[in-house]
Amino acid sequence: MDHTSPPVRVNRDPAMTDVARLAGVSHQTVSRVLNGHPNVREQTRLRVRAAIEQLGYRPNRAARTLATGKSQLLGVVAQNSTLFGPSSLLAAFELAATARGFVVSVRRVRVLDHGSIAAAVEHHREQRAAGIVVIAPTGAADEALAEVPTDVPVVTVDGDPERDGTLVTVDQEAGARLATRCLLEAGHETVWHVSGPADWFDAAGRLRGWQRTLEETGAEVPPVSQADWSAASGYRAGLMLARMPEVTAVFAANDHLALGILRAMHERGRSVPGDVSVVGFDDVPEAAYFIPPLTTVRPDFDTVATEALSVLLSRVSGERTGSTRSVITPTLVERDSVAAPPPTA
Amino acid sequence: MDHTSPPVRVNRDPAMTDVARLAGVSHQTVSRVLNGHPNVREQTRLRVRAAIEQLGYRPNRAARTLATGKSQLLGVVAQNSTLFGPSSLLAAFELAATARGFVVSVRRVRVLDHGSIAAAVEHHREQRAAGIVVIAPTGAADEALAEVPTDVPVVTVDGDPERDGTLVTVDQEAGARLATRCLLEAGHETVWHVSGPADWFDAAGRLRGWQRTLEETGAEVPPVSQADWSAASGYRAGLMLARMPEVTAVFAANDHLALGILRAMHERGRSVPGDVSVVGFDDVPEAAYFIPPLTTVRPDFDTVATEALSVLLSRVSGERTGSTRSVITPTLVERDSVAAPPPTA
DNA sequence: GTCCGTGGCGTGAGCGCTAACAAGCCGGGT
DNA sequence: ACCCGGCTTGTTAGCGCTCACGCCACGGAC
Repeated sequence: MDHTSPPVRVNRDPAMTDVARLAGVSHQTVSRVLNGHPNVREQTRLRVRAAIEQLGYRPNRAARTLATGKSQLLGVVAQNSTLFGPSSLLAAFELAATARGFVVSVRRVRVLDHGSIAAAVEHHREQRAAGIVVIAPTGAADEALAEVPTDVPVVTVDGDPERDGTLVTVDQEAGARLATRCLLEAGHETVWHVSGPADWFDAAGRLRGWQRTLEETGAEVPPVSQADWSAASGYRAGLMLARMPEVTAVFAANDHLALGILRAMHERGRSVPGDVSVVGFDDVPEAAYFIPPLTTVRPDFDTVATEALSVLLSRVSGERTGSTRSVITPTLVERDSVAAPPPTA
Repeated sequence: MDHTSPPVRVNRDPAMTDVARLAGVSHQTVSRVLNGHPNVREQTRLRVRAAIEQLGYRPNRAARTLATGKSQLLGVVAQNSTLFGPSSLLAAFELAATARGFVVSVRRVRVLDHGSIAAAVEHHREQRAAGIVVIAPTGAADEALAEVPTDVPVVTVDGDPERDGTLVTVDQEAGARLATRCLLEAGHETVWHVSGPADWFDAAGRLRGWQRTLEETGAEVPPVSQADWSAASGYRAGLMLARMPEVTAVFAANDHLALGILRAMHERGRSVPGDVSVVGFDDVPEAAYFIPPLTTVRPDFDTVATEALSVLLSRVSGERTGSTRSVITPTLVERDSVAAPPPTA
C-alpha cells in the first residue's frame, strides 16, 4: 500500500496541471496558450487545445484574479427601480460590457442614501472590481460618492453635472429647451411644467432648461407642479392644470407624467392637442401609442451606456486620468400631442 | 545591507497577515474573527477588529473563492429587453440576492438562441457561480438549457412548464382564465384574443387559458390575432378588430398590446368600454392611467423573484434535490376597461 | 570553434485565503 | 499528584493561477 500518495480528489474540476499532464507539457505552457502568448510552437498549441477540449477544462477566474490582482469585473450600483431610463441604461451597459469580455455585477440599493451607496461601492471594492459605475441621479447619492477612495475608477451616470469627477449624463437642460421651444413655436404664450422629484438632477436640469427658455424669450414663468415620476402624480397635477383655462401647453418631466396628464385632460374634457398641447421626456416605447401619440424628448440611453463603458474602460487601463465629463444631447421626437393653441386663448 | 529581506510591496491592499501582525495574532485568528467562529476570546476579537478598522482591511473574495472552491456568486442569464416583466423580475431578484449576501452577475444575451444561452451559462460556470438563474421564456432558450451539465444548480424562470427541471413561473393559464371569465361574466358572447409571440411560453399559456375557458363555457373561439409584445403590434391588431362590429371584448396578452388596442379603438370611434371591453396582462404601473384605466391581470414579479432565489439557494446548499416547480398564481385587477356589451350586439 | 541571441519551454515562488491538525493552557475529577 | 477534555491559538498545506526567471537547443556572426 502506498501510503505516501496524495489523496486523490475525485469529482474536481480539471485544473491547468491536469491539462498540462495530458498534453505532456508544463502548466505554464498551458497558461501561455490560454493567454495567447507568442513563442509557443504551433504543434504544442494544438496538443494543449486538444487536451483542454478533451477534459472540458475551464479556467478558474478566481485563481487568475488572485494571481494578477486584477479582475475583469465591472461593478454597477443602481437603484431598485423599473423606471424606463435607468433600466434601459442598465441593460445597454450590461450588453456592451459583456461584448467587451467583462463581467458585470449589479448591486441594487433600495434607497439612494449615503449609507446604501457607500456599502454598495464598498462591496464592489471587496470583489476587486476593476471599475465601478454608479447611477446616481440624486444629491444624496452624489454626496456619498464624493467620499469614496479613488484607487478604483468610478464613473457616475446621471450624477450632479456640477460636481468634479468623471461622469456621463444626458444634457437635460438642452432637452428641456427643445421641448419648451417646440411648444412656444407652436404659438403658445407660455408653457407650464410638471416637474420630477426635486432631489433628482434630471428633474432639476429639465426644470432649469424650461425656466431659462421661458425667461430668454420673455414668456411668463408659471408656477411649477411638483410631482414624482409616476403616472399617478402626473394625473393629479393634470387635474389641477385642467381646470385652469389659461393652460394651453404643458411640458412634463417624463412620459409617464405626461400619460397621467393626458388622462386628466381627457377626463376633464380638454382635448389634446386641440385645447392643450403636451410634451414628455424619455420616449418610452409606448409613447407613440398614447392618446394622442406623444411628442417627447429622446435621450439615447444606448449611447449613454456605451459612452459610460468606454470612459470607464479607458480609466481602468490608465489611458485617461483626471476627470472627464461626457454629455449626450437628446433629440426631439415630434408626434401628435402638440398643436397651436385654441383661438380663444 | 540585508539582501535577504523580501521586497517591500508598497501601495498594496492590506491582507490578512497585515491585520494579524498589527493585532499580534496569527492570520488564522483573523480569519476566525471574520467568519464569526466561536472559540475566540472576546478580547482578541476586539483587538482584531480594531486592527481591521485601522488598516481599512477588506477581505479578498477571489482568495476566499479559490480556497473554498465556492463562491457567493449567482449568475443570471437574461435577454436584452426592457419589457416590464423581465426587468422588474431581474430588479427584484438582484435586490433579494443582495440582501442575502450574494453577489449577482448578469449576462445579457441579444437573442435567446441556443448558442447565446449556452455561452452565457458557460461563462457563469467559469466564474464558479454557486447557482444560475436563466430567464428562458422561449422554446429555443429552453432547449439550450436541457443540455447544460447539472453540476451547478440552475433554476429556470418563465421556462417551459412542461419540461423537467427546476423552474419558477407564473401560472399564465390561470391568469388568462381570470381575464376571459371576467369578460364573459360581464355579458359578452365571446372574447377575442391578441396573442404574444408564438414561441414564448407566456404567450402560449395565455392563449391556452383563454381558449380553454371559451371552450368550457361553450363560447365560440374566434381567430387569434398574432402579435409581438409591442404597443405597435397591438395597434395594428386593434385596427383590424375595430372594424368588426361583432368584436365586443378583447383579451390582450399584455398591457402594451392593450395600449395599442385602446388607441386603435379610440381612433376608429369605438368607445372603451362602451362598445368594446379590453383586458390586459402584467399590470404595468401605468395601466391605471391608460384611457380608460385598464383592467388587467397582475402576476406578482416580486414573488416570482424571491421564490426563484429561495429555490435556487436551497439547491445550492443541497437541501433540495430533484426537480421542483413553483407556480405563482396571478390576480385580476379590475379597473374601467370592462363593461357590459352594447345592447345592439 | 566560440560566442551570443533568441525561440521554446519548465521551475519555483507567491497571490490571500481556508481547512485540518497540532499545541498550549486551564480546570476538575480521580 | 495525575490525566483528560475543552477552549484558544498557531502552523502548515494547499486552492489554481501568473510572473520572473532559468535552462536548453539551435543558428548565425566572428
